[in-house]
Amino acid sequence: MTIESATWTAGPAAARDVALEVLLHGPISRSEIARRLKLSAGSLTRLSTPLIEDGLLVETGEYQDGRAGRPSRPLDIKPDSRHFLGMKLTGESLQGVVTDLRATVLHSISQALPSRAPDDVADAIAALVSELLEVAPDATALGIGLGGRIAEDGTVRSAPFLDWADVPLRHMVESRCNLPTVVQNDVIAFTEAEHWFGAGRGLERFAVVTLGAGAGYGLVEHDAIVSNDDAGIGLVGHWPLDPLGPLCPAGHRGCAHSVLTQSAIVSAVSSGIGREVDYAEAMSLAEAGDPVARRVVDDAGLGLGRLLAAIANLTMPQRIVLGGEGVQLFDVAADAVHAGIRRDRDPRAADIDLVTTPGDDLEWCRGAAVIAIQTYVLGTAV
Amino acid sequence: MTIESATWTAGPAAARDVALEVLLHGPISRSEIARRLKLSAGSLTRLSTPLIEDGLLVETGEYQDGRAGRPSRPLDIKPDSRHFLGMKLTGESLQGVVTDLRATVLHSISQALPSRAPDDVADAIAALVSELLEVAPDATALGIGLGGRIAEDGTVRSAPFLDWADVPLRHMVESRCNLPTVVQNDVIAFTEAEHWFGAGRGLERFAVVTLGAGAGYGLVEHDAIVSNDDAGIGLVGHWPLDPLGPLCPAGHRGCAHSVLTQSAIVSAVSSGIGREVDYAEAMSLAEAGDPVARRVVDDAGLGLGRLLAAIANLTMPQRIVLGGEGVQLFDVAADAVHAGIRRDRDPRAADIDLVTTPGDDLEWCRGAAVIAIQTYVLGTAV
DNA sequence: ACAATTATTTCCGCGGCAGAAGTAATAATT
DNA sequence: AATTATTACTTCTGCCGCGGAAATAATTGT
Repeated sequence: MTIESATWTAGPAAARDVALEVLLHGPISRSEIARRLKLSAGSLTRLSTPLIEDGLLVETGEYQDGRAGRPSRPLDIKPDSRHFLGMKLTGESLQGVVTDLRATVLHSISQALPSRAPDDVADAIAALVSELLEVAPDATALGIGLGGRIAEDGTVRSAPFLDWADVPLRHMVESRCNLPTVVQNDVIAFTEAEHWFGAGRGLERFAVVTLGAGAGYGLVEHDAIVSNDDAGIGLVGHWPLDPLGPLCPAGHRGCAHSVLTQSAIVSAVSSGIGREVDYAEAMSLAEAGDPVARRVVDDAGLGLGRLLAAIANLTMPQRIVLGGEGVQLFDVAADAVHAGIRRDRDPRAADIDLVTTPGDDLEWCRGAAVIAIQTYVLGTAV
Repeated sequence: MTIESATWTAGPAAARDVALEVLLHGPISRSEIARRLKLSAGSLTRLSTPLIEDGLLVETGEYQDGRAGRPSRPLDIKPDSRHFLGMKLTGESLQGVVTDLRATVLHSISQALPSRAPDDVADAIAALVSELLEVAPDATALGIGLGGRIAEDGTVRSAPFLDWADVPLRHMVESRCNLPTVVQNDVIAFTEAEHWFGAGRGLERFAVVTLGAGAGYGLVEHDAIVSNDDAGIGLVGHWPLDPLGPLCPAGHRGCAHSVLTQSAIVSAVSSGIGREVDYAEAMSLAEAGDPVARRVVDDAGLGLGRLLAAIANLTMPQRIVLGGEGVQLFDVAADAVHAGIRRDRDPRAADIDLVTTPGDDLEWCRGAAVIAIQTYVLGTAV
């Protein structure tokens, strides 16, 4: 890959490890890094000095924690020393962001997709990249996230929303933009973003469930994401949660897709009360006590709770992160969710640590940017 | 730990990695090891020579695979260069084995437990150790497996079958036997045995389901076992598989415990046909087409299939290993198992690679021995 | 002020790595 | 039957980069 040649840290491989440690756990003192990486204190001086001179790391203010001894001088990443682009590609639109090294969103643009033809999409991506490069001319790399199965080389194996099969998207974009590019499944990207810079930061085991147009699932074990060839087809999407639930388009009764997704909730509430409502209104109605909306939302919450219980039972996460545009469901149906958890979880087991993300529409772009950051920082694709 | 001091390989840490690579993947050529460990060919000569001189490794016969070039001289572990003891402790009995470095069982003894009092059990273990040491006086370490929650320091936090809480078993045994000892949960031990020397050898992701007195579950991701503080209480044991199933002692309807365990199947068949049968007979009846036994077994198979589907959906294993004394269920109810899988698994997903172990009663002892081997070889507890 | 503690820097020695060159043993090619 | 290509392994050299010791620095506690 082109992206590998530009190593972000000169010198020995251990310097890269130090920078990574600071990126992921900083601000952090040299001595603490030495302990974590099992290096001597002397090595840490040797390794960190050039990184500071290069402007990648900075010494933050002193840190006294009341203990005896010389105070440590914690190191931190200079987040704006590098910039990255992240994009979310759906069947209808394209949204892009500029982020810093810690995936903080600095700027965002969105535009409709002219068509779903691969070449048109690649052109649209290139146009958006140009716009973003005006804001951040120094951007290091671009990450693109989309729903579907992605091969290692950045080829889109299948993407139902776009009606794509075997589209060499990375190659198409790189030849148009001259910017190192990575393509990744959107849920994997989202999970990695939570892993490095979000609610999963510092955890070695956690799961992610996203609610929105579909139901997504991501898993991190031993500080690394778990995925196989099936990752990206949304395996949990058609999992039967409710034997008496509604039918999904694929013919499954009460599967996650037919119970948890925004469209499922919207259509169930709409048909129940006899007029069209959107997701936000469905949630409001449920909160206000409308019996039909309440029942639909509680059914979804119960199903979600059972899904969370299954995840907790089988993957032993330290935390489960709930994200996506439909994350509001968790707050509105919290009681039903917990009822679902109680139903399928051993009472002796520890409580599940549940955390929600804001659920805004930039989360997916941020995830894509994180894939670019990881590829740049680790010198290898995820 | 005492066990750490006796490092099995002298010299640099890389020598340990080489020996481990051979233990887990041997016979394997030097050049292949160099590729896997990202070392130069020269380093491999330097590292492997002393290991061969020490008698830990041996050159096996040449290996031509038809390719051009000089044939490789694969290295392998001398399995009988070390011996280990493994024990399985239940509420009623104690069973012990002698194994070699690859966990091949060389000898086994079993005896009834005089009482469940911790001191009596420790005495019984010490007696069995003495017997096993007559067969293998050079035994390196002892591993003990039992159902329950075990702390890192080898203290049994809780063991329902023994009615134990906070019993410092490792300390008690070491003070009696003068042999480095490790204590571990039986399902974790079984999983590690499959991981290093069984059906999970060479895989980086797989799950284990054991059937017997209880239902056990183990998970390996990224080539390492996944466990948390709840590991050992049998989290999947009370998972509701069948909303209309029988009640388990803890009051759950249709939970894994009440559907899949040997006692559940035996009692359901016995009460159904009006006479007492044992597990083997229940299976024979089902195979012979007895309607009552058939239905009980198929219900269990269906529940097992749904459990396997859930595991596959959420943990993305390359394989699921079925073990334990009740593994026969899988063969007798194979059709029902696959029906259960189809019910809860996305049809687009890849087929699950299912493998069964022999299901003999030495498997658990072998697992315990593997924990001892790992602790010795890695120089640290799992 | 002095001891104790912790963080960081400086510097030396050397273990252990990669890389190059050489040797060995095969298959494919002529 | 040579010759060439390929792969495996060994030997040797240079030197990178680590640990460890000692010095320096900056605190808290007495």
